[in-house]
Amino acid sequence: MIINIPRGTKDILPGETEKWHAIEELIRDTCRLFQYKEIRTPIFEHTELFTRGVGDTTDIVQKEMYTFTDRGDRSLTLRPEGTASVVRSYVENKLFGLPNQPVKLYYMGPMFRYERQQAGRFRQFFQFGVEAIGSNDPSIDAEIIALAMNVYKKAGLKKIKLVINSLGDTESRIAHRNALIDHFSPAISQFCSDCQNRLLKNPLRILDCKVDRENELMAKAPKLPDFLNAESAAYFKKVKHYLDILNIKYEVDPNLVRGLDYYNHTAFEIMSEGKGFGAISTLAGGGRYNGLVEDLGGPEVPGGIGFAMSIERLLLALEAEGEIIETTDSLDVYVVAMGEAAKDKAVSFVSLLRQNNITAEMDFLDRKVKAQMKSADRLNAKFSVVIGDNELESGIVSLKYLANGKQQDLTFEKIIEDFTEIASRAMEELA
RNA sequence: GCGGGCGUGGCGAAGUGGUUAACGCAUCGGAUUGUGAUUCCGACAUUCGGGGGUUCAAUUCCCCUCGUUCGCCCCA
Repeated sequence: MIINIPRGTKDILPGETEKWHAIEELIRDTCRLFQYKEIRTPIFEHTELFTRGVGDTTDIVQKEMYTFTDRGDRSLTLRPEGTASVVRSYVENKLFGLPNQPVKLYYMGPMFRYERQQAGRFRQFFQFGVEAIGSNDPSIDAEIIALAMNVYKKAGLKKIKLVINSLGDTESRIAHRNALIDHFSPAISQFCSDCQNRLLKNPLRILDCKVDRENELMAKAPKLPDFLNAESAAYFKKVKHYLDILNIKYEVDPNLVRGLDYYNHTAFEIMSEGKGFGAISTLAGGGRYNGLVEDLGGPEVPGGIGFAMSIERLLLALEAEGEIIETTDSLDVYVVAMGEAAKDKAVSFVSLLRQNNITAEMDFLDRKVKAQMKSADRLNAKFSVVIGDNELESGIVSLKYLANGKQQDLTFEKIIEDFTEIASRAMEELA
């Protein structure tokens, strides 16, 4: 009886991991350019962090959390998203006291949500996220968005779209919320059961409903932008202004509502427009969360803003666009051995090559020369070397350049000494 | 939580109510006793996710189950 991988999870195997490395490297480089520093928080937290931070009316908290009780009878939850943990750490470690504010952080790691799997959706998925905490300057909103767009651009994505909206401050949101309740209440019975539940808890999310999208009340619903107070409207205008300066195109979608409770002011999503991407097109989402630090027991500080993107979806989107990720993994020398004595030599020679930073491989199945050569070919080795009795006696081996089959007789020592030169000369000859 | 598709060798994939379960790739051996393309020859599923039923007979029909995948809600 073999044991299978849990539903909704995935093994990332060689051939695929190289792509992940490339993406991760690109992300770290970008964060360095933008001066965001990595933070690593635990993969599980007290359940309360998420119910309080993310909000208990959200889908995440209501039906998607991996919650368990540990041996000390504590309720813990595998993190469904990153922001709550980062803000918790910010408060707990008093990062608000650091001399340089805002505090600019990034994280990468697995997140967990109990959902049915489909294309681009997993129970364990990998997010890269960024948070800038401690500034209410709209230019940092734009910087955060720019960082995300930058990653996508560098990865090679072309068909992406930035959608933004402003949820406004608390005052604006309450005004809008009341208007929504007044608008939908009289006819709420004709809406789906989800929406009926949303009416009082979080009427904003009715606008997000796909089931009742066609209902005529939807189109006539009070629009958030009409309820933004002067301050909120000015803030949003500034964000757009900075995006313009950065030459980042965007589409304002007044119906864009993020699924987490802590958002206010700027909200945005980056979507893929690539064909064959599946039903889910959101690559990244984020927004501003003024007040979250206080909600989680921190002092009154300027607000924060951040986003999270899924690495799986980035890879999917790249594939949909036919983009190939360049990976650098090459084999310099494949050492073929014939017989016991030659194998001894092969073991030591391979080791010596590696000590000299030359990637080397050999056969571990005692196969025939032909089979070993075939391996060399399939592994895409640059060179092969065959060691047999003759070579052991003379100390001279034929170094074969597999691209054109040319061989040259050299001592073992010479190969090590001049490898870089030999390789570049062989490559030139080919060209 | 709800709805659809699929489950045949390491992988991809045909197929039919009845004893030969195609083919392709990969792998291994040989033609070539020490050299990778190609070519040729040969080997490679007592078995068609699991359980039950119908039948003289089931991989093929029915039921259940498990797995997987896509979609809905919602999101990354």
